[in-house]
Amino acid sequence: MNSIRQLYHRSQHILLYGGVMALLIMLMKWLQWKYLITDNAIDIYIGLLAVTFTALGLWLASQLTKTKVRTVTVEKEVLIPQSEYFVLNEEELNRLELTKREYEVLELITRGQSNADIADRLSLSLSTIKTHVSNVLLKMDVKSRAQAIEKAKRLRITP
Amino acid sequence: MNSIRQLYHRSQHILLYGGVMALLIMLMKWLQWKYLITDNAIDIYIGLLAVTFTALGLWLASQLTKTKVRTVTVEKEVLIPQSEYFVLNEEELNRLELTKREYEVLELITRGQSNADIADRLSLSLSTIKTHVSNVLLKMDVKSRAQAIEKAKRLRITP
DNA sequence: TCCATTTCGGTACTTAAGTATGAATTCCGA
DNA sequence: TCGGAATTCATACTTAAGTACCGAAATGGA
Repeated sequence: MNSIRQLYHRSQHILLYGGVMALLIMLMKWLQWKYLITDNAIDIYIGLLAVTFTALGLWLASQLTKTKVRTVTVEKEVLIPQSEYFVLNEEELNRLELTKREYEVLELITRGQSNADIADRLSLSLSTIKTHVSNVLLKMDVKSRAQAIEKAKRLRITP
Repeated sequence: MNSIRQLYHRSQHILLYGGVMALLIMLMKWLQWKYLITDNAIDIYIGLLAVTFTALGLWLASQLTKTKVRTVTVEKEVLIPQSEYFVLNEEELNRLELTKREYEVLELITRGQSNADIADRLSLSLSTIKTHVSNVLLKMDVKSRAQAIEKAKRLRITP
């Protein structure tokens, strides 16, 4: 439907051009016999013709191509798997004021690891992990590791 | 820097056009005296001139404007809030073969609610909730509610 | 070097989570 | 309407989680 409308517009230009060209030729033929054309003025006449029709050609071309000169913005929505989509929300993370260790512990918590698992992973004692976990829960203002997981994922401070 | 290079290219075209135009005019002047031009053939000559230089104008215009005719594709990255982005993974959910109640309980678990909270919400006894939770953990093949939350969110069977 | 913060670890305790088992009731499809 | 599955609830138990309080060691800037 769009291409048909374009074709119509272009046909309009071509018809218009044909009319203008015919008029110009008639005008020049009339001028030829009435005033300008003598044997030694033929060069000027040819030059005039060339410039005129070149200008006409340029104008026609600009009319034909001006619809092509545009910026086409394509919005490309990319579906990315959730795991690869993670973008750290640093603002929220900084607000919690967690220490390095506490954040490490939080990351393991959100992976569903138990305190014993975390102790093994970080080669620390269970009581140390308990201390860290307790501090994390305090700073995150939650009452259980389950809430911590939910909040961490909701605020995107953990993958 | 880019605009300078463009200007250079356009100047090249214009110079080239000037040369071609000069050659054509010389050719036509030569033809004029040697063969074609008689008094009654002047119309044909004018028409030929018009068509030729119009074509030349069209070509020149196309050369000048062809760099403008392009499609600019802009990839727009859209940040989608996680909560609105949730799409239930029915396949994985069906694989678990959870009952209605069990799925209800799982949803509340993934919101960080304790067993007591869930019991209140669903107006059931704590022991009933414990039973449901235990069955959910069994069917999900995890050992704690924390792992259940992590797995549910990873498999996208819960918002 | 000094000092605040972080890190680590312990004990003791309370509470929540999770398991195992049994049983009564309700629901729903054949 | 019959029977298996689902739902509900209870008791008893084990284990993990979480809290409170303590102190020592390491770290890292001013």
